Amino acid sequence: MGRRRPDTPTLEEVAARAGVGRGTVSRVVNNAAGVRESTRQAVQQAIAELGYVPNLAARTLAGRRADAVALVVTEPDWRLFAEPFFSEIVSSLGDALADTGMQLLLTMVRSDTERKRFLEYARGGRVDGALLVSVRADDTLPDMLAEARLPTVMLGRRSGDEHVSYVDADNAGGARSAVTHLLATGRKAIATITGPLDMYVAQSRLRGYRQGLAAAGLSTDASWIAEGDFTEESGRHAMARLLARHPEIDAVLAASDTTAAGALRELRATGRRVPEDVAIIGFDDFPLAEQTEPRLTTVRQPLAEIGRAMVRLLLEELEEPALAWRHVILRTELIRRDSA
Amino acid sequence: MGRRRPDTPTLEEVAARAGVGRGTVSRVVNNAAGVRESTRQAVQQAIAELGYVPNLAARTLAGRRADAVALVVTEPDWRLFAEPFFSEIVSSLGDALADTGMQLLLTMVRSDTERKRFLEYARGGRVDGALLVSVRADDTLPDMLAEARLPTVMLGRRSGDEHVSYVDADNAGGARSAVTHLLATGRKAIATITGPLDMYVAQSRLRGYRQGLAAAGLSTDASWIAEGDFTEESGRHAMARLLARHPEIDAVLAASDTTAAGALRELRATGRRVPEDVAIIGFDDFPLAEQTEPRLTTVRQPLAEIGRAMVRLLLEELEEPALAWRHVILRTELIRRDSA
DNA sequence: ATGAAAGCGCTAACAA
DNA sequence: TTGTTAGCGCTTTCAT
Repeated sequence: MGRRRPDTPTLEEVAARAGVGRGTVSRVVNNAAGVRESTRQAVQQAIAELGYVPNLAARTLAGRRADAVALVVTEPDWRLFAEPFFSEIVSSLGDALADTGMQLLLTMVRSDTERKRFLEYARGGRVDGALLVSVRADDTLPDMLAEARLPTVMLGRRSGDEHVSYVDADNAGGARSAVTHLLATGRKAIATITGPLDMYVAQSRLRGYRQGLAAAGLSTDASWIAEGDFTEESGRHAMARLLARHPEIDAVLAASDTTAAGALRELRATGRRVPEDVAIIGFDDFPLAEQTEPRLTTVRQPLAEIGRAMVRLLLEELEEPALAWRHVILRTELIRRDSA
Repeated sequence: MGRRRPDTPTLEEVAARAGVGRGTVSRVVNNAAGVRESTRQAVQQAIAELGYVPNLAARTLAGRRADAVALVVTEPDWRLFAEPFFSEIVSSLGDALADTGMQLLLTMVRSDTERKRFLEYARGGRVDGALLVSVRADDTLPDMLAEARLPTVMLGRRSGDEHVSYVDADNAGGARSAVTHLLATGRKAIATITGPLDMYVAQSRLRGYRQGLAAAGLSTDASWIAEGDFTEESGRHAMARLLARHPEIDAVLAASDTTAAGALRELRATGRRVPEDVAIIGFDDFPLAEQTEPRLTTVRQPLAEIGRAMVRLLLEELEEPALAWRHVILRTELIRRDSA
């Protein structure tokens, strides 16, 4: 099997050529202070002449960081990765990491084999930290990474008492404000289509819906709630169920933008006018993506902000020993693109 | 900045605890032959008790491989990554790599900074090889990697005389067979919508279209050719242009499935019946994805096969010094899902 | 400001 | 079969 990297010049050879010691070359390479300008020049020339490239394994071994962080997508159905939501997040993490000098390594964990392989990789010290997205409620990967003392930050939490560090949007607050907005504009019969209720994010949004109604002194009836799974298909079906139960519905809070699109389609198919008859609000996961449906009022989650916050948290954990978990909840924003 | 991995037990400590030499522990960890069963047991127990995890940097430095390969997406507009085509390819590469024990690291190269960072990473020896997708014709990254003697395999080629190793589909052959099929079923006025003609893949498909016509003794007129960019939007516009020039069109060869969908939509919008009036054939880049449009005859590219071939090539280059470039052209398949 | 030297944790070649 | 040893290429004190 094995294969060795060919004829790569080493730091020592550079030192010899430049007529200096290894330490000096090291200082120049890492542009540390305390090197006379003329010396630096000489070393840099030697580096250029030899085409020297530092060996990262040696550097890591010698005690410094791996200068890389892993973005782990624990999604068994990798096709779901082909959603604007993901590319948006990946992109924003890349931006946020851009000037830290770290490599962003995207790794997919679809199976137990891959999970094991990644754990070895991470515990083996090849990354300085891990960013996790799409973590399921029963996934223990975050705990294992945390136990290995690897700085770890999740997008979203697995439950109400999550301990591992995470960044989340204020889902309950967003849903609450959406309902409040709907009530303020005169809507009276507000239903909701949730995400899969074994996911904390879906539970939170449902809770916000309930809070919004409760704040107006309204009671919550289970018949106004239909569970979906974030897909458009499920949005249509859920909408159909709700209409069958309550033809008088005049507003719907959907679990996501995609779900909202499904609901909207179903409404139109049944002859309702949107948003005149029925107002729809969904969570906008991918603000930059084009919409096939006309924009309605939306609870916007600041994805770019989320990416930035995740990186910030990770860097913090990198600096100081992780004495505590850090959590950041980002405010959502109600965007009116259309009179609802 | 710096941060050290805490209290990680080393191979030496394991050896001490198991009462054996370091070499023996190394053999057990890499399950090499030549270790008495009882010894192996003892070592493994010590490993378990100490929670030992091998330091990958040290392993790499000591001469073995990095046990990781990079999948590089050189796509400035990262949103394009949110296409079934990509997730399909990534997934298939992951599968193909599954039992090699290597980590697949997805890295995005959107800017010069990222390109530079990745180059350092790769030349630094942190990956054993690189797989490149969506490489533009004028991108020199493949050459730089090759010069660094890093095994490199591309999906597709940049030009007709590509030298760096690649795996490609037989685009010309596929287009040719599509045209031949159309002619055989009685179509006479066959137009084509191409991809961006500064991409070799688009050129190849156009060439195949011409060859198919030429084989039947038909001449090719530029007015039957409209350039698109693989998107649905461009498919619609191109179709509109073609219809304006040649209302008698009875068949279209589109550059991709997405383009075909656009053309189809435009045709329907203008009242044509598809596929009765007009037959459409596109290249199917993502056979598993759901289609919004009813399936028509398609030139199918075996994406899973392409992934497997890329990994195979990479492994070959890993084994032996790369004395030569290796190229694999995979046959496409004409799939009739609907009478055209 | 700079050189010398001591590891970092592992693999592999060589003894025993 | 197993222990010992010599590096892999770099960072980082510690002298100078």
